[in-house]
Amino acid sequence: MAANLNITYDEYLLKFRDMINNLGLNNSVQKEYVLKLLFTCKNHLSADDIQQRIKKEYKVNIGIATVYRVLNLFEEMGIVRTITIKGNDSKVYELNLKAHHDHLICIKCGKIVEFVDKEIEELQEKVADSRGFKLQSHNMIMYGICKECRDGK
Amino acid sequence: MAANLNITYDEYLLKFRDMINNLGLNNSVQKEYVLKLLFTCKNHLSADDIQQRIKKEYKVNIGIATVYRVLNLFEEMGIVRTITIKGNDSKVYELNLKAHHDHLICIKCGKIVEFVDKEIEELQEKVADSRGFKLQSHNMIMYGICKECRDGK
DNA sequence: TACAATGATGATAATAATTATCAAATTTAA
DNA sequence: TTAAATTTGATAATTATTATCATCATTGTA
Repeated sequence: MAANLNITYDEYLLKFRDMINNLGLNNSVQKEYVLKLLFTCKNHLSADDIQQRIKKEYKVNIGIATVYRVLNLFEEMGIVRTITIKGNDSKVYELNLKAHHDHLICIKCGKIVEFVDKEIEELQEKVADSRGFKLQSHNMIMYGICKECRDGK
Repeated sequence: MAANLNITYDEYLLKFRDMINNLGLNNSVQKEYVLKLLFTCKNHLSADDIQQRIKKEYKVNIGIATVYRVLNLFEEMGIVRTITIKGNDSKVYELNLKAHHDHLICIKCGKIVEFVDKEIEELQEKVADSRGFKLQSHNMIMYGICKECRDGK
């Protein structure tokens, strides 16, 4: 997992509250639970995962509609990103706090490796430019078979 | 749109029938309609698009379940690929017959530009290798704003 | 501190994409 | 041509996500 940029949850939380204020929105415990879970959790989580984990780990109930609402808000705020993994039928979410990265997924065991490749990023910019596009974001998922699976377990 | 590899539909159809035979499956007019539409059509199509276009252009009815069945089969056979475009809620399909390519999408007008960049492909291979993965496929979508949209139309 | 106004939540209904079911039609092989 | 196996289409079921709306929480103000 790409390391979180050096920031503690408490520091991040303060920044988050600022953002919410500046947007003229009300904060809520629900928003902060989702934030905390995403900050803490190592996995890529679906909305459903998030609802269940909050129930389990924080012993509080959170409606599924709220989970979606908060995630969509976070996405608009730019603090979460989503990826759609081939074969899965729900989107998974992760905090964008982590440095930007792409994903390499094992089609046998589902393992997800995150990576960034500077050269690729530069080339992407170049490709977009040459087609007249101002690049804004990208989504790159590579699928393959990891060493463990190739070695038969 | 990336040019089709130099092959006519009739030639491709023969190859297709062979594949179906070798898999021990029965061919059907429905499968061939989907194949023909995908071969002919320039756009990326959803299952729904495909059902409607077949109705309109070939004047035949095809059940939506069959469309999905055929598309899933084609995907397993490796002759179609799907992409999930951010913001859309249905997958879109395209024939894999065309040379491999990735997508650059305008987030304003939805325009899709296809491209391949040899250098990026090589680097992807390298990245996967270095993480112990045997690369099998990838999915790269870049989002940006095209020249026309930036120039205010 | 109490209150009114506004915003957020949660239960649930509504949508929409996709898959499962199964009887009827089609295809294949002999 | 016929029996066996496969495929199709209508439709029901499932699943992810969004919309609705009454209730609860938060904020700013008197």
